This record gives sequence, structure tokens and C-alpha cells, in this order.
Amino acid sequence: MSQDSPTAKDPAAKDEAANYKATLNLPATDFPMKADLVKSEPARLAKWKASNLYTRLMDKRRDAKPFILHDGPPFANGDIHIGHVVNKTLKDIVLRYKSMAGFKCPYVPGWDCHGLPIEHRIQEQIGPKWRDTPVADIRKQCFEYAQSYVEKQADQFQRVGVLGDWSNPYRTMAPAYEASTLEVFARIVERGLVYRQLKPVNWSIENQTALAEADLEYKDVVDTSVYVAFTAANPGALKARLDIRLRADVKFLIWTTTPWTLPANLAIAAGPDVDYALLHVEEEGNSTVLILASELVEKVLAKRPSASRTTNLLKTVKGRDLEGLEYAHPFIDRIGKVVLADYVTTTDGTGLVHTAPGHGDEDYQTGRRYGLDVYCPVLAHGRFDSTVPNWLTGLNVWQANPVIIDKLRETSSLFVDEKYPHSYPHDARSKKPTIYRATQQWFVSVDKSFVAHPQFDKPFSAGASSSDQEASIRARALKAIDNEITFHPDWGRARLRGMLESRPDWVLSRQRAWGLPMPIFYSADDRPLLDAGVIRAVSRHFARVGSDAWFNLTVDELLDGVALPDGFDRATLRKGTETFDVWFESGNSWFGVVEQRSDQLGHAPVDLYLEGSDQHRGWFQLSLLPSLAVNGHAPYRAVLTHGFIVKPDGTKVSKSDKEYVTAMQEVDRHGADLLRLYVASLDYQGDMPASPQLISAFGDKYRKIRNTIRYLLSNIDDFEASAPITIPAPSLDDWMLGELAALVRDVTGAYDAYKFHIAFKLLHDFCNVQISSVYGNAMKDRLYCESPGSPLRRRAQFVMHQCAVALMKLLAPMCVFTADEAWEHLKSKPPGEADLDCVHLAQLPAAPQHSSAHDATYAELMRLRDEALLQLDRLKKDVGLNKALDAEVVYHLPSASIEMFRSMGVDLEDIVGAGHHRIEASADQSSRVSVFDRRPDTPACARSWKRRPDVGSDPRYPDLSSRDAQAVALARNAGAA
RNA sequence: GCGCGUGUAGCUCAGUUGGUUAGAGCGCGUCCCUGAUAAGGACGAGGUCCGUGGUUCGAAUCCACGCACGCGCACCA
Repeated sequence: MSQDSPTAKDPAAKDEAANYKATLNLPATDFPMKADLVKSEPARLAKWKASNLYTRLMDKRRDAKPFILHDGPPFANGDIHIGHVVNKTLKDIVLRYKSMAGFKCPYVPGWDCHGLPIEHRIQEQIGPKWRDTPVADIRKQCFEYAQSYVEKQADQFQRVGVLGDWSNPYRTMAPAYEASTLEVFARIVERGLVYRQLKPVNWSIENQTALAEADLEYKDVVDTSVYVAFTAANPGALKARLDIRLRADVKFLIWTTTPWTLPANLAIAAGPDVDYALLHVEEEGNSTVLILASELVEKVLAKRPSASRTTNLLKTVKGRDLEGLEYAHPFIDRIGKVVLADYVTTTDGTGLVHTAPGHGDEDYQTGRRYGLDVYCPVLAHGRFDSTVPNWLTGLNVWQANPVIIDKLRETSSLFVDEKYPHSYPHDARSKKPTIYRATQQWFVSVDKSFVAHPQFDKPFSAGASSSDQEASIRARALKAIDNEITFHPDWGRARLRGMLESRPDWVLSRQRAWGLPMPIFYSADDRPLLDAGVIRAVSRHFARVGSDAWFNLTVDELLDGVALPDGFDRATLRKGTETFDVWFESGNSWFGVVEQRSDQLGHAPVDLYLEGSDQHRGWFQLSLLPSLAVNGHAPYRAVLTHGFIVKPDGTKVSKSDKEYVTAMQEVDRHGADLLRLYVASLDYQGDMPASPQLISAFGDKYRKIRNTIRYLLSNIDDFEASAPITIPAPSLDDWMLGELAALVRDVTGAYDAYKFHIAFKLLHDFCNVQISSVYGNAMKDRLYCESPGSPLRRRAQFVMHQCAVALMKLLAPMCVFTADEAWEHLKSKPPGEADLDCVHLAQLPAAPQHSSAHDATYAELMRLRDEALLQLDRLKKDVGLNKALDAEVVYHLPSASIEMFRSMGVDLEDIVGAGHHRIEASADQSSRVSVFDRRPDTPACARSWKRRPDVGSDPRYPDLSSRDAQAVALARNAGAA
């Protein structure tokens, strides 16, 4: 029965063993294994709040170099969702890390408060009385609604652990912010970049107002569509160009579902690469050449069957061959042109698109390219004005449809008409169909050259660059993107550039109630008063009482003491009703927040904007434009973008999916730290898969890290970190310090590169491999069995203490709660940090000192370890050797390495948890190990369970090895004394 | 449709300037320990590197064409 451990032999031995157990230094710590984050996190938050953590941190870094991450404002509507958690967590990780790296990192969170979704919510609440409710009342309710969500979201963000100046966030609806938005507007006006022009918008005839897409609902209706032949205007030139030698009229065949827009027809659009047929048609004595897309010839002719018709394809041309050809309008004395447009398709119609720049967005864009008028003969109440023929003037567009069709028939322009079912936008409120109608809108030109630093105002930062030369916003933006801005990841550059290259002028004005009113007045004859001085006068009122002043004050009050430009009479001025595009408000936060709080935040450009990839077209771009217009430089030095949360299968989530992650619900279920760690573990450059299941499963990873820290803490419970300990090399301790040094280097490198998922992976693997599997396991014997103060044990504690401290600090930006909890349980703080009550006030760990001369020895040792473990596994299967402590490892080494290995002492057995080791000279130059079962021939120490030849060498303790006998004697003497 | 991305084990990720048999951790399976214990350890099985074609002595890596997915192309934010 010699295989059995002595503890099992008889009851007396068992008691003795229990006594020995009392002499061991077993792990001890108050740091709980079970996190219970849901309970502990709110308590910790309260503690941070009570101790003014944010303020203390700012104070501690008062003289440090600043690192400014300027917060992009979420919309103050609804509870935060997982996307918010991703964004704010990434920001918080950056700032906490930079702060630990020694920077001063003030963080002013903010909210975008104006906008349609809130207006809609209030509209719903008010119901049908909406139209009779004064704008001021609506705005008041919108304000309260937005404010309530600012407060709600602020609580939720803080619950997730985001540290910042929550007592003083920014809100785009705050008076001071509104005033600053107007100031930026004034400066852009001064640069001559703001102009007014007609642009088609969705229009409700019923309510006589512009509508946003969200105000629309699409319904299936059946309309009359018409195929109309437009006769070529200059047949001689046309035939010459297309090489037609027939005596026949040439006609362009177009198709439209809105005949009422034909009076505004100014052009026909052709696809540049579409094939067009020149089709000779003889029918009832008429000879014409019809032009339409080749692919659609059969389909279109079939719509008007005719027995007498003969057709002959003369030739086929590309759309681009038609560009510039002219035609006569069928019932208005006007010549139109053929233009080219990429959006022309051959799925419907004729491949030639009726183009009315006043009645469609694509038509408008095309019209601008070709310099066409934005002609819109339809008035606000939906009736034709007097610029159209008499027989149309005064008709509303719906009445006009049949009249126009009759007219087309009369002038032989109608090829055919047919009923056409399609989906058409309706005003969601009145349920009546809407129209596209051109209205006056305000624009910021992106192509007009200007001087960015003229005399009107002083540049913000000294040493302005070449930006005071003439250049357009677009030109400046492209240059800034290429030369001034760092993108994380780098492809953000291409994405922003693509958008800026093609973007049209910025439409600044909106016809909305819940927005910042545009400070523009109009004369009795509708001339706009756009003047920087006037804008600043209004701005002063807004700064005082907010933008409600626009509604509550009279023109006289608003303009009190302001000198008006010539041609404007205060008595007849009226206030405009437009509001700003909300993007103009958030897009000016570099001024409204950064410049306004420059004592805290310094000046633009700030170090970093960090938002989702959708913000390339949103906040990134629309912050860049006004900043360039005013300052001539970008508002940021670097831009970091992240992807979106998707389902585990990579497709997009919606609220009804079972994979939908409800942010605060997950926080309440698992705690914020788990969610934060989960976010950190994903590569945010792409899509980020998530589901409640994935997050739950991720708890394993959190627990592994937590438990590793707990193990370290429990083994250094009696350790005083004050004096440094010299670590001999080679040794496992020295190896561990080398691994830790690499970890510190690699993790900080990953943080610096904003690759948090790499930092997470490094930390997690380090816990699993270096600490749990290798070092922590190997140190058990000496930690538990050596006398508490033995050098071997203290050395291990010294190393473990450094590991624990480094892990806590490196983990702190991600797991803000857990790291601080662990820090609290660290009894002996590192030298110089004894007074730090919170890990977030600490600085990053320094890479520990270690010998770098033994890498080859360690690599060899680890290889031999693997080999020994395999042999142990084989012995387990072959002879039932279940405990490595029952085995002996024999190292067969070449003579050159024998001394080096011998100096590592018990490391050589502890590294595989064996009971004993020996070194033998190898016959050749190779190193290898053999493992032997020592149960048959070597007694096990009753205390350490190691099989050692020296068991019984101390007569007082016949069942102990000499090391354990000494330790017990020491412990009992100490106990006796 | 257009622009910008992404696609490597069940999961999350590494894979330098093309170069042995494509790696890690987790998870999973089997076993062990019971002095980290609602812990810990060992071993093991898992991959058409999205597809097709090309360049090359050699491709996860370079090129072309596809496919799938995401973001953007709006008076949504």
C-alpha cells in the first residue's frame, strides 16, 4: 500500500496531517471570488462620487500635458442602447488609459437636443390639437422632453462607469450653446459662404409645409402615367449629328407618373452608357423617328398596339451621343436640352427621364450640374402660378393632371397613357399625397473660395498656417484629410474623402419647430436680411434667455440698437421661420464646447473625435466643414471610428430579435464591467457581434481574470512591498518578471494603438498561461510550505505583487470597477502609491527589472516542461500516477548547461509540480527529461506531499522532509513564544 | 446601384516584407487534483484561411472577378 499517501494510513496520521495543515501559509484574501457586480458597482460609483474622483483626478494631473477627446453628442431621446455603451465605453477606455499614462484628460459629455424625433414625440402627445398649438408651447414641451432624457442618459452612462464632468455637460439647446452656434454662423456669413436658393422638398399641400422623410408614409396608389413624345427642336442639326437622312420628325419619348410636373420640364435625362434606339415609325401616314432605350422598344410599343404600324431600327447610339440635343416643350414655348445622369435605368419607362429641377431631388441635382433654373410654378397651396399657360394657372396639381393629358393628346404629344400602380408618399398627418416642390432654402457653399483668417475676427490659435489664402471649404477639407488628420483605422480617410469629393452644398435651413431658429429677417418684399451684426445681436438675446427669444421678442426688441444695412426698414421686417439643420449645431461643438471651455479643453484642433462609422457623413464631416470655414483647419487631429453591434451571424439586429441586447438590462444582469470587458474584447474596426447569450458566456473570461487576481492577492496577503528584493537569474521568478515586462510593454503598446481587443487578449492569456498554468502553479509549494519569511517565498511574493499591481492597472481602463475593487484589497500598495485610494488615480506600471540574458535557457526549460508534462500524462494512464508530487523529474543535460540549470534549484521540480528532481549529464548535446513514479520507493512528506529522499531526516518529525521539519519547528517555536 | 469596409477552428482574435505541418485563449471531450475549491491542472479533438480564376518554385498573405454581411448615399440622429 506504499502508493497511498501517508495521510490515508490511520486516524492518528490524519490528525497529525491536520496539524501540519495549520502550519501552512495557505492563500487568504477578502477579495471575493464571486464578483456580485450588480450590487458592488453602484456602491463603488457612490464612493467615487462622494470622493469627487473626477475632480481629484483633474487636480492630480493639473500640470500634465492634456489629451482632449471631444465627445460627440448622442441624441437626447430614449434609453441608451448597446451602441451608446460601445461608443462611451471606448471613449472611457481611451481617457482612463491616457490619464494613467500621465495625461490630463478632461471629458465633457454632451447631448444633441434639437431635432425631428423629439418634435414627433411631442406631436404625438399633443395629438390633433397640434396645428393650433403655439410654437412656443411645442418648444417648451420638446425642451422638457429632451432635458428629461439628458438626465436619464447621464445616469445610465455613469452607471456604465463612464467618468467625466457629469455635473456640467453640454447641451445644444442650452442658451450659451445656442448663442455660440449663431456666432459660428455669423462668421461663416462674414466669409460670404451663405446663400439662398430654391430647392425641391417634400411638401404637404394640406398643411402648406415642408416635410421630413419621417413625416411621410408611403401608400400604394394607382396614378395615370403618360408616355410623351417631345419633338426635336433643331431637326437639321440633330439629323446631321446622328446621321439620319429621313424626312421625318424626330421625337424623344419620355415617361412620367406625375403629368402635373410637365409644365416645369426643363430637360430630358439620358444614361450616358445606355443604348438608345433611333426607331423609324410609320403609322397612319405619319413618319417619325422615335428615340428611346433599345431595351425598352418592344415593351413600349406594345403599350399602344397598332396594326398599321411599321418600324425600322435606323441605328443605336449611346446616351452620351444625345447630350445637348434640343427639343420643344409640347405645350409651352420653351426649348429643353438632353442631359446626362447616372441614375437613369431601363427598368421602367423609356430610358429618357423627364427632368423638372423644381420637382425632384435627382432632377434638381442634375439641373445644378447643367445650370438649369430651379423652376417651380406650383405655389404653397398646390396651385399653378401665372408663369404657366392660362389654361393651367390657378388649377391645383391634381386637377391639372387630366387637363394636361388632354392637352398632350390635343397636340399629338401623347404616345400613350396607362394606369400605373405604385407606392407614393403621403403626409402622415393629413393622409393626403405630397408633392415635391422647390422652396427657398439657405445653403453653405462648399466650392466658393474664401479667406479663412480675415480681419473680422482673430484666429483662435496663434501661428495660423497657410489657411488665410483663398480656397473653398471642399479644397481645404480634402487637404486637411490628406495632411492634417490621422485616421484610426486608416481607411476612414478614404471614406471621408469620398464623401467630401461628391457632397453638394450644405442645406442649412429646415422648416421645423424644435430647432435653433435662423436669425434671418425678411423685408416686406421678401428680401432676406442676412447680416453678421444682426446675427450677433440675436445671439446676445439667445445667450441670455435662449432661442425662445426668437418667438417671444418682437423684431424691435431683437434688433434694439442694431444698425440695419441700407434698404431695410425695421418697421416692416418680419422674422424668418426656418430653423438650422441640427447638424449645424452639433457640428459646431468645437466652438460651442471646446473654445467656450478653453480653460479646461484648450483649443481646436483637439486630439481625438471617436464615433461610429456612420459619423463619417455625420458629425466628423459636419464638424469639419464649419471649422474649416471659420478657422481654416480641422477641429480634430485624429478620428477613430468603430463598427456596429450585429447579431452573432453577422446580420443587423432589430429590437424584436432575440439576440437584441438591451443595454441597461445587461448591466442589471451582469454588471457594467462585464459589458465593458466584452466591448473591449471585440475588434471595433469591423462589425461587433453580440447577444445576451454571448455576453453571458463571456462571464467565463471575466471570472478567469478576476480569479487570477484573487489568487495573487491571496498569496501576498502577508507581504510588505516596501523594500525591493533581488531576484537571482536564471530562475522562475526572473522568467516571470520577464514575461510581465513583455506584458506591460505589449499591453501599453496595444492601448497606444487603440487596439483594446489586443490588450484584452494579452491580459486574459497572461492570466491563463503565465500565471495560472505556469508560475502560480509552480510557486504553490514554496508559498504554502516554506516558512513565511523564507527568501524563496518572499521572492515569489515580490513577483506576484508586481504581477497583481500591473494586472490591476492594465485592466483598470476596461474593468473600472473590478480593478479598483482589487486595488482596495491590495494590502501593501507599491512604494510611492501608498496614499492612492483609487486605482484610477495611479499611473501605468513600469516594466519590472529582470535579466534579459537567459531567454534561451527559459525557452529550453519550457520545452523540457512540455516534455515532462507529456510523460506525466503517460504515467497517469499507464500506472495510475495521478499526482505530479509523486513523481521525480530527471533532467539529462549537456555539461555546458548543467550549472546553469542547477542554479535554478527547486524551480526544476516545481515547474511541473513534481516532488523531486535530479540532474544527470547527457550523453550528447541534447537536453531531455525523464519522469519517474516514486511511489514505490520514496516516502512522501506528510506536509508538502512531495516524495523526497530526506523524509524522516529530522527525528522530531519522522514523516516530514527536512525543509518542512524546519518550517514546522519554526512555526511551533514562534507559536510557543 | 454607387462609395467605404469586413470575411482565418463552435466563439473572440493573432498571422510581420508571400516561405516548414496555419497559431493563441476560451468553449468542447477525456482524465486528474481537492491546500486557488461555485476554484485549479494535464492531455486531446476541432480549419476547403468566403468562392473561382490568375501571378509565383511557393499564396491565408499579391492581382482580377464574384458571393455574403455591415455602414453611408435623406429635412433620422
